[in-house]
Amino acid sequence: MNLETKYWHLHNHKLMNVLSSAELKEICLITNFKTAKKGEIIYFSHDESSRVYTLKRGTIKIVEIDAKGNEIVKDILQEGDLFGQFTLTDETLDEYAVAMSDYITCCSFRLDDFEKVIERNPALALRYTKWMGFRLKRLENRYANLVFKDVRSRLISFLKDWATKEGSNNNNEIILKNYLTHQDIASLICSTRQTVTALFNDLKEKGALDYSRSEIIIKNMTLLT
Amino acid sequence: MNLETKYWHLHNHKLMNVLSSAELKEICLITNFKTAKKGEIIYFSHDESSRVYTLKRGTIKIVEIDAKGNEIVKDILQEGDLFGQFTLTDETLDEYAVAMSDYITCCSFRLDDFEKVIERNPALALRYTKWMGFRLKRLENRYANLVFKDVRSRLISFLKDWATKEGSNNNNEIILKNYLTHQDIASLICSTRQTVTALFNDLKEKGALDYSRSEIIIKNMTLLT
DNA sequence: AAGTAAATGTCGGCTAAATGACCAAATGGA
DNA sequence: TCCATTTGGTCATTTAGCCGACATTTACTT
Repeated sequence: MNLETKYWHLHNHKLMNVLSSAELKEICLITNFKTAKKGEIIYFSHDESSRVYTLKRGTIKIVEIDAKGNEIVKDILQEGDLFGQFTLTDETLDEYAVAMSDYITCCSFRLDDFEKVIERNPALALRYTKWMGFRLKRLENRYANLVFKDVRSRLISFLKDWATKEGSNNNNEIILKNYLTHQDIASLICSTRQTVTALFNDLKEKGALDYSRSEIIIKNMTLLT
Repeated sequence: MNLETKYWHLHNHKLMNVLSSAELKEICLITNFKTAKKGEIIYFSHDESSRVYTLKRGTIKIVEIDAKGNEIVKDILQEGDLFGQFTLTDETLDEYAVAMSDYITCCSFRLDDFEKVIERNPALALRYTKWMGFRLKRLENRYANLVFKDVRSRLISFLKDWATKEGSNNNNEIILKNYLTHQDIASLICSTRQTVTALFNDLKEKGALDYSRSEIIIKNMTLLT
């Protein structure tokens, strides 16, 4: 298997496609692969040094656990997304990634190797910088949401976001292929399973949407309030 | 006034001190100054393009307002800190900076000019990258705090943070020069004035701290729970 | 020194939403 | 096909902490 084939996904990556083939090889040499099945925990072993990961295939969630064992889903990531430890921090949070689809593949490199490449590649640096800016922005929005809005509005803006990102339109209805349980959604919007279930049923009654375990159908955007 | 004098603070800046004098001039040419008095609102005019600011002197707070006019303090910044619009976003949040000390000075450059410099300066790029990483980390912590902890623990970890950052030690007591009102603290930890006041009095009763309007004295760290 | 504005103190009522407990339905594996 | 596990549905109870409303204290101005 030659490099170009093995690492095609780096070529297509939103961050990586500013790199020349030569530079790509450089990263490739320091690249590691990992695979995992549904439900498996993927990473954040505290012993090895900081690593950055790119998700090649599948869907994962980034989860944080507090002292009492409550979990909060920090992010849902899909093909092409980056995750991992971008800062060298001693305080190792109880944070890890869980595979949500049947088979996921990701590859990783050490943060300091990545930084070396960045240092020699300003264009990549700029891209990386912008990408971080977007992450920051998104987190800021989530934070503001949490502070300002009640659970109902959080759920609704979550659904709307989801719809614009992944919704497939079907004569006035937006269909969301659903890989999240009410529990997942709850911890994404910082609420509880029961509350989410209740809200879903309320929205269903009002004719705003319909849902099963495998999909959510938004029937009427204007009723989604 | 020559450039070297006028822009001394760029030389000392944690981000900028990797720049050569020549490169510095380049940024300087596209630099703008602003000053403001206590209480004045500094920036975020929606008409001009994205700008990055560095705070030369004083203390400011970054504030966001929601529809109902509730304000949330997103950050307290001091000399040397960077703020502004790091991403080119259309959705202009209701966000602005307010001067908290008597006289503040900051200077700014257009984001795209800044980016041009970054693109030609890998060392700066790497620094900028790391700096953003820290911002991200900090916000993540705040987010997790908000989700996991109650108001009391949020206040306490806020005080502890503050103490390690700015506390001056005085025979077993840590003194914090206080420029924040209970209202400010409340909106920093996402609570209300009344609750913060009540908690402060409770901590005072327990002998953990003492306070006036101008300072907070942490008398016993172990009682701060 | 007096007057005013801003910051703190205190309290009871109120409510969104968490919690816990239990049951029903769906899913998937053997 | 059956059984076990996961997911969803519902309700009664509890609670943290928000929200006025008002009194008191501190700081600033003239």
